[in-house]
Amino acid sequence: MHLTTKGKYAVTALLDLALNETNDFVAISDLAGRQSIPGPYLEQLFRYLRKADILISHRGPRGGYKLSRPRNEIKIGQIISAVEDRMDATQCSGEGNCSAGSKCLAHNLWTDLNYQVQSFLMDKSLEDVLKDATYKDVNKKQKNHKLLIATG
Amino acid sequence: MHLTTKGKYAVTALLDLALNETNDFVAISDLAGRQSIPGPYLEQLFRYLRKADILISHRGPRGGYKLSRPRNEIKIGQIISAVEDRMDATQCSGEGNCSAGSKCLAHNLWTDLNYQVQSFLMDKSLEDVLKDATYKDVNKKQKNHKLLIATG
DNA sequence: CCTATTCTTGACAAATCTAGTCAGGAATAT
DNA sequence: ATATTCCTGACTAGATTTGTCAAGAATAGG
Repeated sequence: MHLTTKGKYAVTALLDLALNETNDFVAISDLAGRQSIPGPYLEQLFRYLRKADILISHRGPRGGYKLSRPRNEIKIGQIISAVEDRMDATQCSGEGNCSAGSKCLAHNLWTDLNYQVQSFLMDKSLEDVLKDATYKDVNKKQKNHKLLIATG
Repeated sequence: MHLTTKGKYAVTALLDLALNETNDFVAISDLAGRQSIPGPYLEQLFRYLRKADILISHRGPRGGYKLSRPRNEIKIGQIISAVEDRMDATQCSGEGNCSAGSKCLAHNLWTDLNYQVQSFLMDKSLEDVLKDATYKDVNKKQKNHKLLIATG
């Protein structure tokens, strides 16, 4: 079970996109700058998110990326699945041959852990996380930014 | 959040120790053989488990390792904490400076995920996992082995 | 049509970490 | 005494992560 900066960068960038929800496309350089993520690296991650139909892209001036659907319909788990390929906790990729052909003593434990984590991540949408963040003391600058947009 | 084979090997080995619960010490070579874990590698992991007071060791002939306390008092989370050093899911090691000095948009999400995983792992003892494994279809050979011991 | 902007793709590289090995030493049961 | 077993530290190969870079394709706007 490996949750790396890949998944964390991806989620953070998409939260930013969801926060500044608009019909316009947002350039990677803007996102990367706001969230302190290396631009070319984020670009690489966005390939996977586009393939997973989470992002829509558009080239040229005023181009960029935007969410493919409303922010309450995009789950954190979907984002992470798109960029991480080693989230499975079992030693045998779930095949049950982790100990000389049969299940090792811990097999069901890792399966249960997988379920816990996946449920948690699949239950939470971008909107859920933003609501939570808004009520707590996350980055003031970002809340102010949202406020400016909201109040015009 | 990185759960590697280190943690999985450690848990599996300790489940084996708990399964063959006895007053005798068990040699690493026996454990490693039964669970298909490279001996010298397991030896390395057992250093951490001894430092964490989960294992007791004894040198010389008939030496080896045994659990420091009953199997229902050793939690999976304690084992994993002893050998894994990157289980924290936050990008900032919990310090809340993940985005230019303040919390990033996803900070509370990762904190909540940490809590989910830690709760799950700290709730389950070696005994809990074994009970679960016994009722399901884990490695027949290991169940038979236990049976042989139980029935003498 | 021209040009600046922005994504697209593929290759490449450094740093880190994991997973595993090895050798020599110390303790101890028999 | 001696074989057994843990103890310690150092070492290595390979994989993975975390990026970087360069050249190309699409497109909005003048």
